[in-house]
Amino acid sequence: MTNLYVGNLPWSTTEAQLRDLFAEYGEVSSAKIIEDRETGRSRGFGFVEMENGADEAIESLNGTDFGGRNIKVNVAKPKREARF
DNA sequence: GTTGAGCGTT
Repeated sequence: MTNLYVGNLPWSTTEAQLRDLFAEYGEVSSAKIIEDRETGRSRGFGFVEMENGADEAIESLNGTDFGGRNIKVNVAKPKREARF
């Protein structure tokens, strides 16, 4: 399983769109759109967990037009756990 | 009725 970071997304992008977008290159385990915790508004980026084909998805989707924006796809860093 | 670099609060 590979965690993917997806940035430069339109503010109207949903998790279903991300999952469907990456599902054509591999098996998407989960997709999540990150939004501001305080305001609740979309931050414009998200994360996608893929079982396989993550590299193809990166090579194919990184820098491509999505919803009118050039999205950025890369391997995500480890998510930080709960703050002390 | 907003904003634009970038890495997520189960």
